[in-house]
Amino acid sequence: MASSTEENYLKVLFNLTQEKTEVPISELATHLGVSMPTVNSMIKNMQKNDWVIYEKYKPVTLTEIGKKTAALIVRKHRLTEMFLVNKMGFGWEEVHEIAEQIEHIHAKKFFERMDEMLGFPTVDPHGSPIPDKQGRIQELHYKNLSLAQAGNQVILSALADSSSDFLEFLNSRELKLGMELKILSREPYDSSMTVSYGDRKSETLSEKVCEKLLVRLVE
Amino acid sequence: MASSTEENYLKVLFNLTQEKTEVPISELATHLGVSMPTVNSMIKNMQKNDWVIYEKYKPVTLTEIGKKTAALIVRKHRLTEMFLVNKMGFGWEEVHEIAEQIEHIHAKKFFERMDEMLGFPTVDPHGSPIPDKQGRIQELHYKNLSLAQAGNQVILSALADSSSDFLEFLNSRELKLGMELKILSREPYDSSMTVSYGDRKSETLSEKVCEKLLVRLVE
DNA sequence: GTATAAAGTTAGAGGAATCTAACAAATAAA
DNA sequence: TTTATTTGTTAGATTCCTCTAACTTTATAC
Repeated sequence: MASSTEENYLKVLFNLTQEKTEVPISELATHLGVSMPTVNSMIKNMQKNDWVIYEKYKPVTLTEIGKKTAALIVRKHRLTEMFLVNKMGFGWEEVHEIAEQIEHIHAKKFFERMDEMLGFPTVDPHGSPIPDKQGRIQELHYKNLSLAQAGNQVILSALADSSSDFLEFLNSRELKLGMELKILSREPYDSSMTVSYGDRKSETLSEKVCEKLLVRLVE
Repeated sequence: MASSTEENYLKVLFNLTQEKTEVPISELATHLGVSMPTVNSMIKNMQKNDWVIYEKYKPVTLTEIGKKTAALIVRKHRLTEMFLVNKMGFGWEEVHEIAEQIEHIHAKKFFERMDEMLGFPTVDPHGSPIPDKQGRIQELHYKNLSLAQAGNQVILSALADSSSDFLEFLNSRELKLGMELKILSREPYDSSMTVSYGDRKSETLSEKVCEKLLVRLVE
């Protein structure tokens, strides 16, 4: 069984391999906040446990077992976030840190009970998919808000950034998942967008913000 | 700040010093499931951190700081047990293992929210007192059922043993905290007691069981 | 009150996870 | 294509928590 440390390595690998499949040692080091030699030696151990594929000077890949193990940790993390928000009244900007710790609890029953109480949710409070008990993750094909056209109606469905800074920004604009946004215009110069939603008639969102908002089009 | 390991040492010391104030190394070793040399060296470290008082060949005592630190860990443990039972529907026999892990979470907010949701409880599901935020613990002066007299009416208020074996035994007899028991008789030969409670007209409880049941007399 | 047993200590070692310093390989720039 | 930069590796050390083996002190029994 993976130690807490190994679980963190697996989780970071899982998150980074959602885009590309291979992850360089340096990237792991920065995301984990440890030195490259530390990652190097840790990855060698994890290779022995058949969690990763690794060759000298090459980037790291997860094995199938590694992927599943990682997905089950992410499952615990996201279920926990959902529980903290929906059952304990935390804000979506507060739950990441707490879930980082609870995800390492070894008590199946605990997470199964959460799952049940939540009605078997498929996404977390930031719209990220919750892997199922087999570690399978459904691909959500949302679109970047920055790619939408003036005149489109979209539903804010997920976030590409769950940092508390960004979440607090969204709070300040009363932006929540599930909201319908109307794209009023798009400024060609800086790619900012002016949108309306809820009670807000006209809000301008920078390109940086739009790129972090994942939406689906309303037909 | 205490590591998880140190937290476990503190917690065991706290529990063992509820009876007597001094704890021999050997006792710590058995309760923690580690060897005596391990305890010996760990206790030396903890002494440096001013959590325990220790002299060669002498038993260990908690300092005031140690007591408070320990009480706050016990607080997290007992709040968690209460949460698991009252808010998540677990049985009182299932919660100890889970709480053993959750007690090491460093997220004040998380436990404060539990406390709030539970309405600031003062005892856990086994009747043990929950230390307050300052680490103060109220002395509950319950009596051992084995000391009660035939004819007494008592309220089952706490348990001197929270092992799952014992809890499952109590489940099988439908014994729950808060129940009123009538002591019908006491067998002088083996100190067993015959009692009635709830729908049960006559149940015989061995001395061993009676010693683990803490009650208060109904005036 | 000595002898035996139990409890406690010291010494030395090992695994996990981390670091820094020094070196090697791969990649990018000139 | 040689040079410089970035990335990755090796070696060696450190801290935390643990062990076993050997020894010492304290407590118990006769």
